[in-house]
Amino acid sequence: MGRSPCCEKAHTNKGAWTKEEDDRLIAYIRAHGEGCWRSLPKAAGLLRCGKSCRLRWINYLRPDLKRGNFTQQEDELIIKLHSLLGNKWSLIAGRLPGRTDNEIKNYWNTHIRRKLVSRGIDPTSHKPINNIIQPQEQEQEEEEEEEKKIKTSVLNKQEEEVLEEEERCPDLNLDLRISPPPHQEPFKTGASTLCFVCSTLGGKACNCNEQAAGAGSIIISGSGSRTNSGYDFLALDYRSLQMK
DNA sequence: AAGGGAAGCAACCGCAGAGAG
DNA sequence: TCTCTCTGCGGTTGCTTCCCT
Repeated sequence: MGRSPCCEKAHTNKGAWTKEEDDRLIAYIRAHGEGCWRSLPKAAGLLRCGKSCRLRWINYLRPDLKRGNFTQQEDELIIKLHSLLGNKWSLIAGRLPGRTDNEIKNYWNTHIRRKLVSRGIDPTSHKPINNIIQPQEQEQEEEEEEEKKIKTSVLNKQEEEVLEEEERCPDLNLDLRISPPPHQEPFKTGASTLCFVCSTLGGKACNCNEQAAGAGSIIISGSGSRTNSGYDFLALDYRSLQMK
């Protein structure tokens, strides 16, 4: 039977968006809010596919987007999050206010990947590139793989994912739920904090101290030491993170 | 100045998951 | 429980700009 197309391709524009199209989309969303992307183009008088409108809004037109270069701190945060989450760009973007998954994905592929390689780190595994596996280690890895197979065969998919994540980062609490934050006060260890409410990063005065304590903060220290995953210069307090 | 390659980024495509009926 | 629709995500493509020769 096949999948039905998301829109009438014959009558839709493709490629770069014009100023007029942008204006129409902005005006429509301001008046009616986000959502119903399928019907939005027709209602807004746009010859675009709903998906295209959604993408344009989310990646480019949203008023809360932070434009401009990534900061060093954002860089390191992306690397750290990528080492924990992999190519889960939307999750990573959720930790970087004002940045989109597409933007982070592009930035990763064009800048960070190269940066890691030049540091001698494999951007996929976050391990040193010249980490040659010795026969004994390989045997051990195979054993672990076998054990994992047995383990995962008796777990459902959700449990499996949580287990995998915990194995990769034992400190990461993935018991994600909407609940009062574990810390009523942001850490004050002389390190700088990232506030997810007002997007303040790098030790600047936070606009919303009270809310920030409830929204989850990332503590960024400058120790610069290395762990197995390669980066320990970000001492993240993942337990205070909450899903968007 | 012009051409070609590399880099950067916006946008598209196809798939998967969630939810409704 | 199944089917269908809609939305969101990640991978990929292709256009534009920059830089080097």
